[in-house]
Amino acid sequence: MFNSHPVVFPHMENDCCMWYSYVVMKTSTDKKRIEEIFNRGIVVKILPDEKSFLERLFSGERLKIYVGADPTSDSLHLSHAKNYMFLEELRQLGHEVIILIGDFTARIGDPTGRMDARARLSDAHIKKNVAGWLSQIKPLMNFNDKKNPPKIVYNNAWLSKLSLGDIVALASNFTVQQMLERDMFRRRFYGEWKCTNCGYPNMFDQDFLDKKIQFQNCSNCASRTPKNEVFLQKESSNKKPIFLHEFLYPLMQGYDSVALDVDAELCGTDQIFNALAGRTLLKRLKNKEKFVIVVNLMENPKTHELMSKSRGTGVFLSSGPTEMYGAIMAQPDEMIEVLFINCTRIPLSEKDRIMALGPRDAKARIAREIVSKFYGEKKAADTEKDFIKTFSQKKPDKASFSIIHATKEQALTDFLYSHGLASSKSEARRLILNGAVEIGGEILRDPREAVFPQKNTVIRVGKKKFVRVG
RNA sequence: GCGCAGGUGGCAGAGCGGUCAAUUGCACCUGGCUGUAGACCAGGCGCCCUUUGGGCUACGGGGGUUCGAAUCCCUCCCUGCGCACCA
Repeated sequence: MFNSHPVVFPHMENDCCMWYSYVVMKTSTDKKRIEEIFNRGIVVKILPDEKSFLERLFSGERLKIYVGADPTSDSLHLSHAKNYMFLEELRQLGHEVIILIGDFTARIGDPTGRMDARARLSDAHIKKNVAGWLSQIKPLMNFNDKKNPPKIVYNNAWLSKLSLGDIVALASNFTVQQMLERDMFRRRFYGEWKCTNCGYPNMFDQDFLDKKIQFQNCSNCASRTPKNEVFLQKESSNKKPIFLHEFLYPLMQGYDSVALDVDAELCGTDQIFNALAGRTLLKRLKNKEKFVIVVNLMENPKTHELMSKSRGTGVFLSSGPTEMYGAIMAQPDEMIEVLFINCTRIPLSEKDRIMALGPRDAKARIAREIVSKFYGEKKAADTEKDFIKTFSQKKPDKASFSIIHATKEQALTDFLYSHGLASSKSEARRLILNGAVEIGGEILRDPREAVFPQKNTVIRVGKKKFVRVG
Protein backbone atom coordinates (compact mmCIF):
# COMPACT_ATOMS: atom_id res chain seq x y z
CA MET A 1 0.00 0.00 0.00
CA PHE A 2 1.73 3.11 1.19
CA ASN A 3 5.42 2.90 0.96
CA SER A 4 7.23 3.85 4.08
CA HIS A 5 9.97 5.97 2.58
CA PRO A 6 10.34 9.36 4.13
CA VAL A 7 9.16 11.94 1.67
CA VAL A 8 10.38 15.48 1.26
CA PHE A 9 7.51 17.68 0.28
CA PRO A 10 8.33 19.91 -2.66
CA HIS A 11 6.53 23.06 -1.48
CA MET A 12 8.45 23.02 1.75
CA GLU A 13 11.60 24.36 0.25
CA ASN A 14 9.90 27.54 -0.82
CA ASP A 15 7.35 28.20 1.82
CA CYS A 16 8.97 27.21 4.96
CA CYS A 17 12.55 28.18 4.82
CA MET A 18 12.32 31.89 4.73
CA TRP A 19 14.38 32.62 7.75
CA TYR A 20 17.78 33.11 6.29
CA SER A 21 20.37 34.95 8.26
CA TYR A 22 21.27 37.77 5.96
CA VAL A 23 23.76 39.23 8.31
CA VAL A 24 26.56 37.02 9.45
CA MET A 25 26.26 37.38 13.15
CA LYS A 26 28.90 36.78 15.71
CA THR A 27 27.77 34.61 18.55
CA SER A 28 29.30 34.74 21.95
CA THR A 29 31.42 31.81 23.01
CA ASP A 30 32.08 33.30 26.42
CA LYS A 31 32.50 30.15 28.46
CA LYS A 32 31.55 31.70 31.76
CA ARG A 33 28.38 33.19 30.40
CA ILE A 34 27.27 30.04 28.65
CA GLU A 35 27.96 27.96 31.72
CA GLU A 36 25.98 30.36 33.86
CA ILE A 37 23.00 30.02 31.57
CA PHE A 38 23.12 26.27 31.27
CA ASN A 39 24.07 25.44 34.83
CA ARG A 40 21.43 27.49 36.59
CA GLY A 41 19.22 24.45 36.93
CA ILE A 42 16.72 25.36 34.26
CA VAL A 43 18.00 22.84 31.75
CA VAL A 44 17.41 19.23 32.69
CA LYS A 45 19.16 17.60 29.79
CA ILE A 46 20.05 18.05 26.19
CA LEU A 47 19.28 15.37 23.64
CA PRO A 48 20.83 13.45 22.00
CA ASP A 49 23.78 14.48 24.14
CA GLU A 50 24.92 17.55 25.92
CA LYS A 51 28.52 17.35 24.88
CA SER A 52 27.99 17.70 21.16
CA PHE A 53 25.52 20.51 21.70
CA LEU A 54 27.98 22.47 23.78
CA GLU A 55 30.60 21.87 21.13
CA ARG A 56 28.33 23.51 18.61
CA LEU A 57 27.70 26.41 20.96
CA PHE A 58 31.37 26.97 21.61
CA SER A 59 32.20 26.73 17.94
CA GLY A 60 30.68 30.17 17.49
CA GLU A 61 28.17 28.88 14.99
CA ARG A 62 24.92 30.75 15.02
CA LEU A 63 22.19 28.29 15.86
CA LYS A 64 18.53 28.54 15.09
CA ILE A 65 16.56 27.71 18.22
CA TYR A 66 12.85 27.74 18.82
CA VAL A 67 10.27 27.20 21.48
CA GLY A 68 6.67 26.47 20.66
CA ALA A 69 3.46 26.78 22.59
CA ASP A 70 -0.18 26.38 21.72
CA PRO A 71 -2.44 29.33 22.49
CA THR A 72 -5.02 27.30 24.34
CA SER A 73 -5.70 29.83 27.06
CA ASP A 74 -5.89 33.57 27.11
CA SER A 75 -3.09 34.06 29.55
CA LEU A 76 0.43 32.79 29.88
CA HIS A 77 1.77 31.98 33.28
CA LEU A 78 5.19 31.95 34.83
CA SER A 79 6.17 28.56 33.50
CA HIS A 80 5.78 29.94 29.99
CA ALA A 81 7.60 33.10 30.96
CA LYS A 82 10.63 31.22 32.10
CA ASN A 83 10.96 29.59 28.67
CA TYR A 84 10.96 32.94 26.95
CA MET A 85 13.41 34.32 29.47
CA PHE A 86 15.73 31.46 28.70
CA LEU A 87 15.28 31.93 24.99
CA GLU A 88 16.16 35.59 25.43
CA GLU A 89 19.45 34.61 26.99
CA LEU A 90 20.26 32.47 23.98
CA ARG A 91 19.30 35.37 21.76
CA GLN A 92 21.65 37.62 23.64
CA LEU A 93 24.42 35.17 22.93
CA GLY A 94 23.71 35.93 19.31
CA HIS A 95 21.67 32.94 18.29
CA GLU A 96 18.63 33.14 16.12
CA VAL A 97 15.58 32.51 18.26
CA ILE A 98 12.06 31.81 17.17
CA ILE A 99 8.85 31.98 19.12
CA LEU A 100 6.45 29.56 17.58
CA ILE A 101 2.76 30.07 18.17
CA GLY A 102 0.91 26.84 17.63
CA ASP A 103 -2.25 28.35 16.24
CA PHE A 104 -2.84 25.27 14.13
CA THR A 105 -1.93 22.70 16.74
CA ALA A 106 -4.09 24.51 19.30
CA ARG A 107 -7.07 23.43 17.27
CA ILE A 108 -6.13 19.79 17.60
CA GLY A 109 -5.11 19.62 21.20
CA ASP A 110 -2.00 18.08 22.63
CA PRO A 111 -2.71 14.85 24.47
CA THR A 112 0.25 15.43 26.78
CA GLY A 113 -0.56 15.15 30.42
CA ARG A 114 -4.17 14.46 29.78
CA MET A 115 -6.18 11.40 30.41
CA ASP A 116 -8.92 12.77 28.22
CA ALA A 117 -8.81 14.19 24.77
CA ARG A 118 -8.78 17.92 24.97
CA ALA A 119 -11.62 19.93 23.54
CA ARG A 120 -10.80 21.69 20.33
CA LEU A 121 -10.73 25.43 20.13
CA SER A 122 -12.41 27.70 17.65
CA ASP A 123 -10.46 30.03 15.39
CA ALA A 124 -11.84 33.16 16.99
CA HIS A 125 -10.92 31.91 20.41
CA ILE A 126 -7.37 31.13 19.33
CA LYS A 127 -6.97 34.52 17.71
CA LYS A 128 -7.98 36.20 20.90
CA ASN A 129 -5.52 34.13 22.90
CA VAL A 130 -2.65 34.89 20.57
CA ALA A 131 -3.20 38.62 20.89
CA GLY A 132 -3.03 38.37 24.66
CA TRP A 133 0.10 36.27 24.57
CA LEU A 134 2.13 38.56 22.44
CA SER A 135 1.65 41.48 24.77
CA GLN A 136 2.57 39.29 27.71
CA ILE A 137 5.78 38.05 26.12
CA LYS A 138 6.95 41.56 25.24
CA PRO A 139 8.55 42.46 28.56
CA LEU A 140 10.55 39.25 28.53
CA MET A 141 12.46 39.65 25.32
CA ASN A 142 14.11 42.50 23.52
CA PHE A 143 12.06 42.93 20.39
CA ASN A 144 13.80 46.19 19.60
CA ASP A 145 17.14 44.61 18.87
CA LYS A 146 17.39 45.40 15.18
CA LYS A 147 20.34 43.13 14.59
CA ASN A 148 18.91 40.01 16.11
CA PRO A 149 15.24 40.31 16.97
CA PRO A 150 13.28 37.31 18.20
CA LYS A 151 11.06 36.03 15.43
CA ILE A 152 7.45 35.12 15.83
CA VAL A 153 5.98 32.47 13.59
CA TYR A 154 2.67 30.64 13.39
CA ASN A 155 2.50 27.00 12.50
CA ASN A 156 -0.79 27.42 10.70
CA ALA A 157 1.36 28.87 7.92
CA TRP A 158 2.70 25.49 6.96
CA LEU A 159 0.54 22.92 8.71
CA SER A 160 -2.64 24.11 7.04
CA LYS A 161 -1.04 23.53 3.67
CA LEU A 162 -0.28 19.86 4.12
CA SER A 163 -2.37 17.62 1.94
CA LEU A 164 -3.75 14.32 3.06
CA GLY A 165 -1.02 12.71 1.02
CA ASP A 166 1.61 14.72 2.86
CA ILE A 167 0.14 13.70 6.17
CA VAL A 168 0.06 10.05 5.25
CA ALA A 169 3.68 10.28 4.19
CA LEU A 170 4.59 11.97 7.46
CA ALA A 171 2.74 9.34 9.43
CA SER A 172 4.67 6.62 7.66
CA ASN A 173 7.74 7.69 9.63
CA PHE A 174 6.26 6.39 12.85
CA THR A 175 4.65 3.25 14.12
CA VAL A 176 1.68 2.80 16.37
CA GLN A 177 3.94 1.01 18.83
CA GLN A 178 6.15 4.07 19.04
CA MET A 179 3.15 6.22 19.75
CA LEU A 180 1.96 3.85 22.43
CA GLU A 181 5.23 4.27 24.26
CA ARG A 182 3.98 7.54 25.61
CA ASP A 183 2.80 7.34 29.19
CA MET A 184 -0.55 8.93 28.58
CA PHE A 185 -1.36 6.76 25.62
CA ARG A 186 -0.28 3.66 27.51
CA ARG A 187 -2.43 4.60 30.45
CA ARG A 188 -5.44 5.12 28.30
CA PHE A 189 -4.82 2.10 26.14
CA TYR A 190 -4.24 -0.46 28.87
CA GLY A 191 -6.09 1.35 31.60
CA GLU A 192 -4.61 1.87 35.03
CA TRP A 193 -4.65 -0.19 38.14
CA LYS A 194 -5.03 1.30 41.56
CA CYS A 195 -2.68 0.16 44.25
CA THR A 196 -4.63 -1.63 46.96
CA ASN A 197 -2.24 -0.24 49.51
CA CYS A 198 -2.09 3.46 48.69
CA GLY A 199 -4.60 3.92 45.90
CA TYR A 200 -2.09 5.38 43.48
CA PRO A 201 -3.04 4.87 39.83
CA ASN A 202 -0.30 2.83 38.18
CA MET A 203 0.54 1.95 34.63
CA PHE A 204 0.81 -1.68 33.73
CA ASP A 205 4.34 -3.00 33.23
CA GLN A 206 4.89 -4.38 29.78
CA ASP A 207 6.27 -7.58 31.32
CA PHE A 208 3.08 -7.93 33.27
CA LEU A 209 0.95 -7.44 30.18
CA ASP A 210 3.09 -9.97 28.36
CA LYS A 211 2.44 -12.34 31.26
CA LYS A 212 6.12 -12.68 31.99
CA ILE A 213 5.59 -11.62 35.58
CA GLN A 214 2.64 -12.25 37.86
CA PHE A 215 2.71 -9.12 39.99
CA GLN A 216 2.87 -5.38 39.77
CA ASN A 217 4.87 -2.99 41.92
CA CYS A 218 3.23 0.24 42.90
CA SER A 219 5.36 3.09 41.66
CA ASN A 220 4.24 5.24 44.55
CA CYS A 221 4.52 3.08 47.67
CA ALA A 222 6.50 0.22 46.11
CA SER A 223 4.19 -2.41 47.53
CA ARG A 224 3.80 -5.52 45.44
CA THR A 225 0.38 -6.51 44.23
CA PRO A 226 -0.31 -9.93 42.75
CA LYS A 227 -2.02 -10.42 39.44
CA ASN A 228 -5.41 -11.53 40.63
CA GLU A 229 -5.83 -8.45 42.76
CA VAL A 230 -4.86 -6.14 39.97
CA PHE A 231 -7.42 -7.70 37.69
CA LEU A 232 -10.03 -7.84 40.38
CA GLN A 233 -10.48 -4.18 39.76
CA LYS A 234 -12.83 -3.31 36.98
CA GLU A 235 -10.94 -4.33 33.93
CA SER A 236 -12.19 -2.14 31.18
CA SER A 237 -13.80 0.82 32.84
CA ASN A 238 -10.60 2.76 33.30
CA LYS A 239 -9.51 2.48 29.73
CA LYS A 240 -9.92 5.73 27.89
CA PRO A 241 -10.27 6.52 24.23
CA ILE A 242 -7.27 7.51 22.18
CA PHE A 243 -8.44 9.40 19.14
CA LEU A 244 -6.57 9.09 15.90
CA HIS A 245 -5.97 12.81 15.63
CA GLU A 246 -4.07 12.64 18.90
CA PHE A 247 -1.51 10.46 17.23
CA LEU A 248 -1.19 13.15 14.63
CA TYR A 249 -0.23 15.75 17.18
CA PRO A 250 3.41 14.70 17.58
CA LEU A 251 3.66 14.60 13.79
CA MET A 252 2.50 18.15 13.49
CA GLN A 253 4.70 19.44 16.22
CA GLY A 254 7.52 17.46 14.70
CA TYR A 255 6.87 18.96 11.33
CA ASP A 256 7.29 22.41 12.83
CA SER A 257 10.95 21.59 13.28
CA VAL A 258 11.20 20.59 9.65
CA ALA A 259 9.42 23.66 8.38
CA LEU A 260 11.56 25.96 10.49
CA ASP A 261 14.70 23.97 9.72
CA VAL A 262 16.01 24.52 13.21
CA ASP A 263 19.14 23.42 14.99
CA ALA A 264 17.54 23.12 18.39
CA GLU A 265 14.22 23.13 20.16
CA LEU A 266 13.56 24.25 23.67
CA CYS A 267 10.88 22.24 25.40
CA GLY A 268 9.58 21.16 28.77
CA THR A 269 10.03 17.63 30.04
CA ASP A 270 6.43 16.88 29.10
CA GLN A 271 7.18 17.66 25.48
CA ILE A 272 10.17 15.40 24.98
CA PHE A 273 8.23 12.88 22.95
CA ASN A 274 6.89 15.49 20.57
CA ALA A 275 10.27 17.18 20.27
CA LEU A 276 11.90 13.88 19.48
CA ALA A 277 9.33 13.23 16.80
CA GLY A 278 10.61 16.44 15.27
CA ARG A 279 14.15 15.24 15.61
CA THR A 280 13.28 12.05 13.78
CA LEU A 281 11.53 13.90 10.98
CA LEU A 282 14.29 16.45 10.54
CA LYS A 283 16.82 13.67 10.33
CA ARG A 284 14.82 11.70 7.80
CA LEU A 285 13.58 14.52 5.62
CA LYS A 286 16.56 16.82 5.71
CA ASN A 287 19.30 14.74 7.23
CA LYS A 288 19.78 17.31 9.92
CA GLU A 289 20.54 16.78 13.60
CA LYS A 290 18.22 18.69 15.85
CA PHE A 291 19.07 19.14 19.49
CA VAL A 292 16.39 19.09 22.11
CA ILE A 293 17.05 21.32 25.06
CA VAL A 294 14.85 20.01 27.82
CA VAL A 295 13.92 22.48 30.52
CA ASN A 296 12.29 21.92 33.87
CA LEU A 297 8.60 22.14 34.40
CA MET A 298 7.88 24.38 37.31
CA GLU A 299 6.21 21.78 39.40
CA ASN A 300 5.81 21.66 43.10
CA PRO A 301 8.69 19.45 44.28
CA LYS A 302 6.52 18.01 47.03
CA THR A 303 3.22 17.34 45.30
CA HIS A 304 4.44 17.40 41.69
CA GLU A 305 1.52 19.63 40.83
CA LEU A 306 1.90 22.14 38.09
CA MET A 307 0.70 25.69 38.27
CA SER A 308 -2.94 25.48 37.50
CA LYS A 309 -5.71 27.88 36.84
CA SER A 310 -8.40 25.68 38.31
CA ARG A 311 -6.45 25.20 41.51
CA GLY A 312 -5.82 28.89 41.68
CA THR A 313 -2.08 28.30 41.90
CA GLY A 314 -1.08 30.02 38.70
CA VAL A 315 0.79 33.28 38.40
CA PHE A 316 -0.60 34.84 35.26
CA LEU A 317 1.29 37.28 33.13
CA SER A 318 -1.92 39.11 32.33
CA SER A 319 -2.23 40.19 35.96
CA GLY A 320 -1.45 43.66 37.14
CA PRO A 321 1.45 44.18 39.52
CA THR A 322 -0.59 43.87 42.71
CA GLU A 323 -2.29 40.71 41.60
CA MET A 324 0.95 39.21 40.34
CA TYR A 325 2.82 40.00 43.53
CA GLY A 326 0.01 38.49 45.56
CA ALA A 327 -0.15 35.37 43.42
CA ILE A 328 3.54 34.76 44.01
CA MET A 329 3.13 35.27 47.75
CA ALA A 330 0.33 32.71 47.65
CA GLN A 331 2.61 30.08 46.17
CA PRO A 332 3.42 27.12 48.39
CA ASP A 333 6.74 27.46 50.20
CA GLU A 334 8.19 24.54 48.28
CA MET A 335 8.03 26.65 45.16
CA ILE A 336 10.42 29.30 46.38
CA GLU A 337 13.55 27.69 45.05
CA VAL A 338 11.86 26.72 41.81
CA LEU A 339 10.78 30.30 41.26
CA PHE A 340 14.19 31.62 42.16
CA ILE A 341 15.95 29.44 39.63
CA ASN A 342 13.53 29.69 36.77
CA CYS A 343 11.97 33.10 36.99
CA THR A 344 14.66 35.35 38.36
CA ARG A 345 18.20 35.98 37.26
CA ILE A 346 19.52 36.78 40.68
CA PRO A 347 22.96 35.15 40.70
CA LEU A 348 22.97 31.62 42.03
CA SER A 349 25.60 32.65 44.54
CA GLU A 350 22.93 34.64 46.37
CA LYS A 351 20.50 31.76 46.63
CA ASP A 352 21.54 30.60 50.07
CA ARG A 353 21.45 34.11 51.45
CA ILE A 354 17.93 34.66 50.14
CA MET A 355 16.63 31.30 51.29
CA ALA A 356 18.00 32.11 54.72
CA LEU A 357 15.63 35.07 54.95
CA GLY A 358 12.89 32.60 55.75
CA PRO A 359 10.02 31.50 53.54
CA ARG A 360 7.93 34.63 53.65
CA ASP A 361 10.72 37.10 53.05
CA ALA A 362 12.46 34.97 50.47
CA LYS A 363 9.19 34.75 48.60
CA ALA A 364 8.74 38.49 48.87
CA ARG A 365 12.20 39.08 47.48
CA ILE A 366 11.45 36.85 44.52
CA ALA A 367 8.02 38.35 44.03
CA ARG A 368 9.54 41.81 43.80
CA GLU A 369 12.12 40.59 41.34
CA ILE A 370 9.54 39.01 39.07
CA VAL A 371 7.11 41.92 39.22
CA SER A 372 9.87 44.31 38.31
CA LYS A 373 10.64 42.22 35.26
CA PHE A 374 7.18 43.06 33.97
CA TYR A 375 6.45 46.44 35.49
CA GLY A 376 9.82 47.96 36.34
CA GLU A 377 11.63 48.29 39.62
CA LYS A 378 9.81 51.31 40.90
CA LYS A 379 6.38 49.82 40.40
CA ALA A 380 7.54 46.61 42.03
CA ALA A 381 8.82 48.43 45.08
CA ASP A 382 5.53 50.33 45.39
CA THR A 383 3.60 47.12 45.02
CA GLU A 384 5.60 45.55 47.78
CA LYS A 385 4.94 48.49 50.08
CA ASP A 386 1.23 48.28 49.36
CA PHE A 387 1.26 44.59 50.01
CA ILE A 388 2.88 44.99 53.39
CA LYS A 389 0.44 47.72 54.35
CA THR A 390 -2.60 45.84 53.15
CA PHE A 391 -1.88 42.35 54.33
CA SER A 392 0.85 42.42 56.91
CA GLN A 393 -0.25 45.55 58.72
CA LYS A 394 -3.87 45.21 57.71
CA LYS A 395 -4.03 48.89 56.92
CA PRO A 396 -4.86 48.99 53.26
CA ASP A 397 -3.87 52.08 51.40
CA LYS A 398 -6.94 53.38 49.65
CA ALA A 399 -5.05 54.95 46.81
CA SER A 400 -3.96 51.64 45.36
CA PHE A 401 -7.39 50.06 44.97
CA SER A 402 -9.28 49.89 41.77
CA ILE A 403 -12.29 52.12 41.64
CA ILE A 404 -15.95 51.32 41.24
CA HIS A 405 -18.82 53.75 40.89
CA ALA A 406 -21.89 53.52 43.05
CA THR A 407 -24.79 55.22 41.34
CA LYS A 408 -27.81 54.26 43.36
CA GLU A 409 -29.02 52.48 46.41
CA GLN A 410 -29.04 48.71 45.85
CA ALA A 411 -29.55 45.53 47.77
CA LEU A 412 -26.15 44.26 48.85
CA THR A 413 -26.32 41.14 46.64
CA ASP A 414 -27.19 43.23 43.60
CA PHE A 415 -24.45 45.67 44.44
CA LEU A 416 -21.75 42.99 44.57
CA TYR A 417 -23.00 41.28 41.46
CA SER A 418 -23.39 44.39 39.36
CA HIS A 419 -19.89 45.57 40.20
CA GLY A 420 -18.29 42.28 39.35
CA LEU A 421 -17.39 41.48 42.94
CA ALA A 422 -19.34 38.23 42.79
CA SER A 423 -19.93 35.98 39.79
CA SER A 424 -23.64 35.55 40.49
CA LYS A 425 -26.14 36.79 42.98
CA SER A 426 -26.15 33.43 44.65
CA GLU A 427 -22.40 33.70 45.00
CA ALA A 428 -22.82 37.17 46.46
CA ARG A 429 -25.33 35.85 48.96
CA ARG A 430 -22.97 33.12 50.07
CA LEU A 431 -20.10 35.51 50.54
CA ILE A 432 -22.26 37.82 52.61
CA LEU A 433 -23.57 35.03 54.81
CA ASN A 434 -20.00 33.83 55.33
CA GLY A 435 -19.00 37.22 56.60
CA ALA A 436 -16.68 37.88 53.71
CA VAL A 437 -18.04 41.29 52.78
CA GLU A 438 -16.88 44.42 54.48
CA ILE A 439 -17.91 47.93 53.58
CA GLY A 440 -16.24 50.85 55.27
CA GLY A 441 -14.71 48.61 57.91
CA GLU A 442 -17.97 46.99 58.88
CA ILE A 443 -18.86 43.41 58.05
CA LEU A 444 -22.30 43.22 56.49
CA ARG A 445 -24.25 40.04 57.00
CA ASP A 446 -27.67 40.81 55.58
CA PRO A 447 -27.91 40.14 51.83
CA ARG A 448 -30.99 42.29 51.56
CA GLU A 449 -29.53 45.31 53.20
CA ALA A 450 -29.72 48.32 50.94
CA VAL A 451 -26.37 49.99 50.37
CA PHE A 452 -25.19 53.11 48.66
CA PRO A 453 -21.58 53.54 49.73
CA GLN A 454 -20.18 57.03 49.59
CA LYS A 455 -17.13 58.21 47.80
CA ASN A 456 -13.86 56.74 49.07
CA THR A 457 -15.52 53.95 50.98
CA VAL A 458 -13.35 50.82 50.93
CA ILE A 459 -15.08 47.58 50.09
CA ARG A 460 -13.51 44.23 50.77
CA VAL A 461 -14.82 40.96 49.38
CA GLY A 462 -12.98 37.95 50.65
CA LYS A 463 -9.37 38.12 51.65
CA LYS A 464 -7.97 39.46 48.45
CA LYS A 465 -10.47 41.70 46.72
CA PHE A 466 -10.38 45.35 47.64
CA VAL A 467 -12.08 48.18 45.79
CA ARG A 468 -12.77 51.81 46.51
CA VAL A 469 -15.83 53.79 45.56
CA GLY A 470 -14.94 56.60 43.20
C1' G B 1 -22.16 -5.47 11.15
C1' C B 2 -23.38 -8.47 15.82
C1' G B 3 -23.19 -9.11 21.21
C1' C B 4 -22.07 -7.24 26.13
C1' A B 5 -21.03 -3.12 29.48
C1' G B 6 -21.35 2.04 29.91
C1' G B 7 -22.46 7.88 29.12
C1' U B 8 -24.57 11.65 36.08
C1' G B 9 -22.10 18.28 38.51
C1' G B 10 -14.47 20.69 37.44
C1' C B 11 -12.76 15.30 38.23
C1' A B 12 -13.65 10.45 40.42
C1' G B 13 -17.98 7.95 41.53
C1' A B 14 -23.20 6.71 44.14
C1' G B 15 -28.30 6.77 42.90
C1' C B 16 -31.91 2.98 39.20
C1' G B 17 -39.95 5.76 39.40
C1' G B 18 -41.61 10.37 44.05
C1' U B 19 -38.35 12.11 50.25
C1' C B 20 -32.82 14.04 44.02
C1' A B 21 -30.34 20.30 42.73
C1' A B 22 -28.71 14.64 43.24
C1' U B 23 -24.65 10.38 48.93
C1' U B 24 -19.39 10.48 49.19
C1' G B 25 -14.12 11.70 48.03
C1' C B 26 -10.81 15.16 45.54
C1' A B 27 -10.58 20.12 43.71
C1' C B 28 -12.61 24.89 44.61
C1' C B 29 -14.82 29.25 47.70
C1' U B 30 -15.52 31.70 52.60
C1' G B 31 -14.58 32.27 57.87
C1' G B 32 -11.04 31.10 62.09
C1' C B 33 -5.64 30.50 63.10
C1' U B 34 -1.33 32.30 60.15
C1' G B 35 3.19 34.50 56.54
C1' U B 36 -2.58 36.24 50.97
C1' A B 37 2.20 29.50 52.42
C1' G B 38 1.11 24.69 54.52
C1' A B 39 -1.43 21.87 58.33
C1' C B 40 -5.77 22.08 61.24
C1' C B 41 -11.04 23.55 62.64
C1' A B 42 -16.00 25.40 60.88
C1' G B 43 -19.31 26.53 56.95
C1' G B 44 -20.34 26.58 51.70
C1' C B 45 -20.19 24.84 46.62
C1' G B 46 -26.42 25.22 39.55
C1' C B 47 -29.20 29.91 38.63
C1' C B 48 -33.12 33.42 40.18
C1' C B 49 -36.61 35.46 43.84
C1' U B 50 -40.37 39.04 48.36
C1' U B 51 -35.33 33.29 51.26
C1' U B 52 -36.72 28.38 58.18
C1' G B 53 -40.11 29.33 51.80
C1' G B 54 -40.78 29.49 46.33
C1' G B 55 -39.46 29.19 41.08
C1' C B 56 -36.40 27.79 36.82
C1' U B 57 -32.75 24.85 34.33
C1' A B 58 -29.90 20.26 34.74
C1' C B 59 -27.94 13.43 35.15
C1' G B 60 -25.27 12.25 26.31
C1' G B 61 -29.41 14.32 22.21
C1' G B 62 -34.57 13.73 20.80
C1' G B 63 -39.32 11.45 21.64
C1' G B 64 -42.71 8.57 24.79
C1' U B 65 -45.15 6.09 29.30
C1' U B 66 -46.69 8.26 34.12
C1' C B 67 -50.17 12.55 38.51
C1' G B 68 -44.61 12.33 38.76
C1' A B 69 -38.43 10.15 35.29
C1' A B 70 -31.34 10.78 36.45
C1' U B 71 -34.26 6.37 37.32
C1' C B 72 -39.05 2.69 32.76
C1' C B 73 -39.75 2.35 27.06
C1' C B 74 -38.32 3.87 21.90
C1' U B 75 -34.75 6.16 18.92
C1' C B 76 -30.28 8.64 17.64
C1' C B 77 -25.19 9.89 19.02
C1' C B 78 -20.72 8.57 21.72
C1' U B 79 -17.08 5.27 24.58
C1' G B 80 -14.89 0.54 26.29
C1' C B 81 -14.62 -4.83 25.73
C1' G B 82 -15.44 -9.20 22.75
C1' C B 83 -16.80 -11.47 18.02
C1' A B 84 -16.95 -10.94 12.86
C1' C B 85 -14.28 -8.45 8.79
C1' C B 86 -8.89 -8.21 7.44
C1' A B 87 -9.38 -6.77 0.42
